[in-house]
Amino acid sequence: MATTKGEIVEQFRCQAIREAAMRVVSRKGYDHVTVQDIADEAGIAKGTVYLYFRSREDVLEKTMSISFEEFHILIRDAIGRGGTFRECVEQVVKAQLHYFEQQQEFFRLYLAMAEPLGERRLRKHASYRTHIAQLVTMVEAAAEKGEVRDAPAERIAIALASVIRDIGLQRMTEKNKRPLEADVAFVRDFICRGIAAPLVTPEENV
Amino acid sequence: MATTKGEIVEQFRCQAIREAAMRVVSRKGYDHVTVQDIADEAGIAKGTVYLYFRSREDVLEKTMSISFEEFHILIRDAIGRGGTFRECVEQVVKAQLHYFEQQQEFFRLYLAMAEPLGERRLRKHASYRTHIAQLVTMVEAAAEKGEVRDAPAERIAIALASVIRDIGLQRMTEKNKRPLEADVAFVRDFICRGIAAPLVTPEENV
Amino acid sequence: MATTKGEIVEQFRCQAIREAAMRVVSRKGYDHVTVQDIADEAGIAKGTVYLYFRSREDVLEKTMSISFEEFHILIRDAIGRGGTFRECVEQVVKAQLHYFEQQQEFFRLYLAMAEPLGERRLRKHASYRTHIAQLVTMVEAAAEKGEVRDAPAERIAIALASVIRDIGLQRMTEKNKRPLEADVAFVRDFICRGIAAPLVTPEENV
Amino acid sequence: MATTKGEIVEQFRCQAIREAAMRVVSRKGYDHVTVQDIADEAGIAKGTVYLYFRSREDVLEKTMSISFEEFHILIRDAIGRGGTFRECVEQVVKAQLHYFEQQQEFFRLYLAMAEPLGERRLRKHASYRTHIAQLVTMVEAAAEKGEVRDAPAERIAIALASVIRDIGLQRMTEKNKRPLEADVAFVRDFICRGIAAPLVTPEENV
DNA sequence: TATGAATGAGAATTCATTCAT
DNA sequence: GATGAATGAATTCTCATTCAT
Repeated sequence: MATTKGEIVEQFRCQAIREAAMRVVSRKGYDHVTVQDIADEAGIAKGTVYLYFRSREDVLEKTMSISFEEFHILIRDAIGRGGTFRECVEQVVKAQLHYFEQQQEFFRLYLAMAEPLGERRLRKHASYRTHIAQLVTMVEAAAEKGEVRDAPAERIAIALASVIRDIGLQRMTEKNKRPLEADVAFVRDFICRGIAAPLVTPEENV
Repeated sequence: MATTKGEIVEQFRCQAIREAAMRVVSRKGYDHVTVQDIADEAGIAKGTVYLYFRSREDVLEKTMSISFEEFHILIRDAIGRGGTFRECVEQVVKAQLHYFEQQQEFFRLYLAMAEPLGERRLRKHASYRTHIAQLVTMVEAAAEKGEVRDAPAERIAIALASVIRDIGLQRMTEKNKRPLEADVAFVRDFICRGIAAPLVTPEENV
Repeated sequence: MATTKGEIVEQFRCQAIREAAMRVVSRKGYDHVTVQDIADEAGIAKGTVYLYFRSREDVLEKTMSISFEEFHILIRDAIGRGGTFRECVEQVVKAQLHYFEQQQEFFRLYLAMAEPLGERRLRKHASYRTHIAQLVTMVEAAAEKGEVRDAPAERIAIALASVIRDIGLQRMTEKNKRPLEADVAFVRDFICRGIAAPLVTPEENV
Repeated sequence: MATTKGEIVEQFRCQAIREAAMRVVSRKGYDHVTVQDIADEAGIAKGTVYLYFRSREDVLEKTMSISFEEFHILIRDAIGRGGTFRECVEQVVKAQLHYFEQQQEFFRLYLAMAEPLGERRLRKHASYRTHIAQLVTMVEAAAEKGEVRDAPAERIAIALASVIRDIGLQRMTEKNKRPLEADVAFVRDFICRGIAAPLVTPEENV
């Protein structure tokens, strides 16, 4: 609408800086990234960063929230693909572990997000809560269909997210990686056999 | 025995500094703690810190490893109390969530441990790995008794630790806390129904 | 040629900082100069020093070696002007005492060079050794021509340098300075009558 | 007279501390010696140093001046032994080089003394001037006897001291030391052939 | 707009000096 | 007297932020 050419250029710049920020955060860690690092990675001057962002914190904050948007869409799609709760969980787990594998930078950002310390937490929490909210929605939908045993949906969502994250982290640290499918199946089963609705025989969970 | 009065005082001071460090780490995060913070919190001068520790890193490292030792003993005892795997898990979950509740500072330290970036990770990893190793032992013992379904013990341990941690974190952020027992039961069931050996009916999981 | 404007400015800044460093070293002594001192003297901020030099040591090291380069050229030229050994010595003595007079800061730096303690010595030694080496060359050339009596050239060079230095130092501390020529003659004669080849009568030494 | 037992003990302590200071100064250099170093070397507590000296500077200052007293006596005796100027010079050179060899700690102190920088210079100068004054006396005595050619006695004394010092320093840095006698002869000849009264033939200087 | 030089607040560490025991 | 723990000023170096070009 009112998008002038200047604004488009501005958006483009912002994105380039955020992408650079994501890469350096993933390499050096949130706390150890300097504005110079970001500028170098983006191929611009340090001062230029301040034309598009108010401060170092502003860059990192926006980098994280915008990166998370893409992630949220991915998860929303995985959930939206439908199927049984078990299939749904599998899709979510697979989408996440795969995305983590592909976008290690983002994964490190995601991990940093979970850090609950200091004021930083406040900033990060919004995106993280959104992520949990998505999972809560999924759990509640399954609960309505009787596919999930009775337990607070948020607790389940948190447990789910936490297992995926830490298995993802473990995968990242391993040299000889297990096949992605093996871990997807492990996480899916770990989650489902615990929170699935009552079963007559466990065999039907294959 | 051979402990002179001076050594006792020294131990006492060290402990006071470590406790102060734990509090400030829990408030500001590992990376943002300054030596001045620690000194202020301990009610001593900055230079005094250096009478008892070689460097800022030394304080933080020792703070973490000694706190973890206490924690490891707690978990070892919970595991050692025996019983079925289910009972064992319950004891571990209860011990952890209770300890986290009591020692919120330690809990934040424990959380910081999972941060995967930078060299810090290497330092922290030792304690974290020890913790995981304890859980692996527990899982393997249960596996031998056929109480755990077939899956890599380390994956199970990681999943277990991750769920306990994040539920603990969630509890910490909630204003109106749920009863500890409710969350202990939730986590226990979340874990056991997933990794327990095949069951005929879910009712027996009461 | 390929010197960009930025490089010229950089060179200029570096030189200004080195000159400031030289002045403060001459006032406070090598070990007592702080980065703040240098910055204040140069009329810049402390942090600016670090834009042009890696560390405090880097500033001081470069200050000394570059100052010495100029000095070495001066001495080389004095030696190269040729003539008898006696004339040659006179030229060297005169060049040094004059330079010391003009560049008191450098002279103090030169004096600091002789300090024989600690690791600093290693750093300084290179320039000092070069200076001695120049004199050795001069002495050896004269020795070949039979103008110098038989003695280790290095010993002679050291003795020569040491007399020039300390007479220069003495001149610096005196309020009513003797004429430069008087001291040049004194040093020249002190040196030559001792190491010159045998003379029949001293009168020929006018 | 009024020397109480307490005062004797005090003198003893002071001396022990000064001796310790001399050793550490010789190892680490004047500027790098800490009060703790001195206390450790003396086998006493840091605070004890302050019972006998006002400050770190006070220790070092007194250490230097008292060490010099011994040195002054040595030189006075060498001069007092009489003989021709040439013999006298030889005795002084020999005494100094020998003493430097034996008391490397003192030698390093002596070297530090010549450092002309900063306020430290003021403190050190007194002892150094005394040393020069001794040599001036010697030169003047010889001048009266016509053994020295016409030149300012102080200039001669300075030149003399400087050559001895730097040859001593050179000896200290050499691995395979030349015989002491060789350097004594070199310095003696370097000095005498230059400042000796007119000679008919140089051969008589053997 | 873009730059990057300059700034200076802040962090870790050392050490002379004090003072309670 | 003797001790050595405690102090905090001083020092080096880093980096977010500003601003003249």
